[in-house]
Amino acid sequence: MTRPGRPANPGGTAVGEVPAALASALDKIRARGGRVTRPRVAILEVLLSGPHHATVEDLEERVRAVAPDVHQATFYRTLASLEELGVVYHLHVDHGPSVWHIAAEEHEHLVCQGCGAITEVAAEEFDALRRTIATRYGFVLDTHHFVSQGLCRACAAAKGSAPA
Amino acid sequence: MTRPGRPANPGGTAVGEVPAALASALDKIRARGGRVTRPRVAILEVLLSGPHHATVEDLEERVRAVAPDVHQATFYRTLASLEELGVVYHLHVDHGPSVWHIAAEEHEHLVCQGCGAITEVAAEEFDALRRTIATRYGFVLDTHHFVSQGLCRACAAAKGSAPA
DNA sequence: GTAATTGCAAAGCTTTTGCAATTTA
DNA sequence: TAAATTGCAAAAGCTTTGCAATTAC
Repeated sequence: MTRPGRPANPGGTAVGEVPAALASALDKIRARGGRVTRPRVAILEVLLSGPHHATVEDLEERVRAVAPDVHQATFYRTLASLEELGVVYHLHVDHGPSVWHIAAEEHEHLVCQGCGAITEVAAEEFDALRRTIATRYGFVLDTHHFVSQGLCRACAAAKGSAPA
Repeated sequence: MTRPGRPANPGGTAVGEVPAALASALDKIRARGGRVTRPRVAILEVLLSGPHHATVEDLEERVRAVAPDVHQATFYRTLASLEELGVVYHLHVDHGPSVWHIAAEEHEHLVCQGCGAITEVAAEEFDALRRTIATRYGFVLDTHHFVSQGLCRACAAAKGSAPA
């Protein structure tokens, strides 16, 4: 799931065209009395600019290109803090490490067990299921932690189990 | 097909009224050239007789009551083998250890993030979703690894987010 | 007898934690 | 300045692996 290198970022600290989303995230941090630090900004910039999903290992690689001295433990603690603030969240994908994600668009994740690809689908696709489960079992499905495993189109074809 | 017989319990070691399911599982093992060993039988008996879901830690406790010298590593290796044979399978529940399960009835799992309770729901509840996802995204959802997190009725009530 | 399986010990990988030093507000 | 955050090191939790001894077939 680690992607091949994207071009190193030129000018110093800024990662790229990181939109108002960054400002918004930083505001959230400050709003709860949190502090805006270099590691936090760097992590958010990376999460906002590159591939949407990243493990701590991915983040270490990408963040250190900009802030080389951020310690591994800081990733874990920072991400935990940012998750409490609703700025990021994580998914558990099979046996692997947690996958981190900016909390922005509402979507669900389909994780291919063949190739590891993550397909994002609109949250509404799950609405009917959510309603059914709530009605019949009184169980409130948690959208954010929803990870569905299976096989993507290509891998399904390769394994002979055609999609529908 | 499977007759709910009540086979008399022969030996002294058996854990309870473990039905034909055990024989069937053992047959599967032999059919692929696997060997029926004491640890394997003990693990299957426990999985068939008690609570449906068990971590390796749970299994250690329950199996050792019958076979005290089964090593921890054996649980991991045995379960992996049995999974390959389609006799058991495992789920990943949040941060915790894998949860093991006999591969029998077709159902999905709703894991409560509040209290950890696992609610089993009929696999058919997910059929509509499965079809939708297959049709629109070409993604084949894997029933067995389907774990949905959220809040059970009690925990949802406690947190004020009423179920539908 | 032969290959599969086990027990044991050690290591692996991801994540967490204690504490002192640093930094933000 | 006071509290939050970080770096560093060490450890914890779950799982895997190498190897020799055992066991099923």
